[in-house]
Amino acid sequence: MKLDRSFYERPTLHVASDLIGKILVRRLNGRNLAGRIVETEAYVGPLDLACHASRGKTARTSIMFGPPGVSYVYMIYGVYFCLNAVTEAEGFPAAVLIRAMEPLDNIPTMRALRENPEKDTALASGPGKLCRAMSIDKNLNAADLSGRVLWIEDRKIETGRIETSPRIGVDYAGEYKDRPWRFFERDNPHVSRPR
DNA sequence: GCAATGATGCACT
DNA sequence: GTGCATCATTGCG
Repeated sequence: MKLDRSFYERPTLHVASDLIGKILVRRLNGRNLAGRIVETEAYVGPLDLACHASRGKTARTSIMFGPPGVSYVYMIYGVYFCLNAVTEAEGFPAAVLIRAMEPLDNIPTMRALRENPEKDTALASGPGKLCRAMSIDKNLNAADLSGRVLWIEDRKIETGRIETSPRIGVDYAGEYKDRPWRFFERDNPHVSRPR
């Protein structure tokens, strides 16, 4: 069943941890591309210097100030997109970055979107790769995560042990750079490699 | 193997 | 004009 707004309207660290093992689904051309989320990162409000919203409300970050259960998609390095789920009560700007996924349904379509990498563990083992495999771009910014195009559901699949680590690529975030706000399933080969 | 690097759009200063 | 919540490729040896 689809997760609804109440799932996201909670402390961001809880949402980030609880998203591990949930199923991300993208409806594309009459097919459902789906995968099991195995890695996330929490970006927690105005004080977290790694959170885009810590610089205030702008055109890009305004979505994080809105209601939870909505997507926040942005372009990075001019090449890739990153998918987030907006969390917490309206007015508190926070989100969870979906960093990696274990492909489940319609894998051949995802392989084609990724231009046929050698190994399935390379299909969605990173935020940019995941968006490419799921055909997620700027058009899906501000999408309702309980909607008909993009959603996250619970299939009651057993989840492995969850580990934490500092977030990746946020060395600029001062005292916040070492917060253990990255969550991933232990021993899962679809987790992104540390850079 | 691994470190270094280029690609490249765009939000924000 | 600057710098990025990345990734694939190069070039070393």
